[in-house]
Amino acid sequence: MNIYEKRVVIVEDNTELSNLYSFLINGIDNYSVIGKYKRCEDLIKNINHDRPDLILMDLELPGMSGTEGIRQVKKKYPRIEILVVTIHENDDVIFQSLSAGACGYLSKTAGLTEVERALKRIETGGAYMTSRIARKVVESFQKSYFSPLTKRETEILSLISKGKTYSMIAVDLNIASDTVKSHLKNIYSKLHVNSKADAISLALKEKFI
Amino acid sequence: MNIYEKRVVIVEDNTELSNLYSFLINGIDNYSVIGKYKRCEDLIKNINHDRPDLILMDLELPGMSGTEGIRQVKKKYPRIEILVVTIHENDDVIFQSLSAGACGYLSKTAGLTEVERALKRIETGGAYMTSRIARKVVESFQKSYFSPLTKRETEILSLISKGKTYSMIAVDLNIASDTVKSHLKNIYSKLHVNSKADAISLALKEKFI
DNA sequence: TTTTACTAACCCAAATCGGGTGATTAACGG
DNA sequence: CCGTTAATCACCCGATTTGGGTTAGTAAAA
Repeated sequence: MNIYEKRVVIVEDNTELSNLYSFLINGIDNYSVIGKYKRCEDLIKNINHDRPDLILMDLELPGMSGTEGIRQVKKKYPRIEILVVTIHENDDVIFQSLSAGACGYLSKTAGLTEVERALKRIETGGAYMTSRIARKVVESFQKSYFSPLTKRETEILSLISKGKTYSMIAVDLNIASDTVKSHLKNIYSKLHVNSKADAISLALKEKFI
Repeated sequence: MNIYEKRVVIVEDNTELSNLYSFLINGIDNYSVIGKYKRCEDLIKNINHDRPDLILMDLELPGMSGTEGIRQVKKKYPRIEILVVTIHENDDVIFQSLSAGACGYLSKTAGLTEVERALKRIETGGAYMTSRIARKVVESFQKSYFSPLTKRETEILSLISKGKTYSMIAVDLNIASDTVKSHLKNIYSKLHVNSKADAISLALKEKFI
């Protein structure tokens, strides 16, 4: 193993899968598996010794959750790349692991070609995910096309969600603060709520803002 | 052209590029370019007649901005897919167009293979983007690894950003509202701000929450 | 053992918020 | 041409929230 080789650590509680990934990755040019663990705790315990460049991480693990593991690793070693392997395409899990610091999402059924492609993409500063996952990620940005709120109301609620007061918003939008209040009353009425907090959480849930 | 063919409309002010895309797309199985426009306004004017399944949209256009065009099209016709073509890999523009409703991002230098791959991905319910763009999108989810805020402070500021009052947060976290206030004071001090609004906007900008 | 994180209490004055009522203007659609 | 919606603004009221100050106990981590 030369010093330019990428050091890979696998965290996977299923021995067969772990061996399969190990076999696949060792077969790829310039990549070497230098550690295999069944738990995040063990990964973290040995991470200073292993000094991995990339971690292949299963999310369904006993003990510490995969996302918590990602968070802890990235907090201490931001430059280590983490590729998640999972059977789930559950939205919450995806966003949690991405926001925790993963830079890719691999299906457990991935073969050599896909693993190789993922590694190369990550190596060149990209992110890897299937186009189905990419679609989910993209959709998470998209606003609802059926908001009951007008443009101005959306604008104002959005500013409210940034913690601004009526008078601050009035200054921002060059209108009277009574006008802001008036919009808020309409917003509350349309959303059937009667407080900032309820309006914001409903609007966020329904992607009105 | 049979009825199963995907109807494509191109919005691109550069005639040469427009013709190139047209040529490429007409060469792909089951895709036909049925309209070419130089401005979003013209696209929208003829959209009822064209009934496109997919719009290839340049973002740098005279008149109405590309993102505004996407927004208007998706509001009236949510099922029309929109693939953005651009020279910019500017973060703001990417997120604006994705949040406006685009489902893919194509470089202006894309050749036949890439265009074909993008169309197929979109057809099967996926999203298409280069892995560099994907990386930017993924990074937009990630929190800062160097937040000055503690776990509790982050939690509280995040609830503040959802419009909750001290007393609501106190109930949520099972602590006294004076404790919430106490955390807020520490947050303000750490972030060198003295209001909710400033704390939230700084924390959002720096991805502390 | 010193620091940090989290917890909590008390005081105070200013600002904010939610609700009510009512009004004007412009624009869009049938 | 008339009704509706969107956006604007005003004034009243009382309760709540907020930001700032100060102090302090406990537990965990460095």
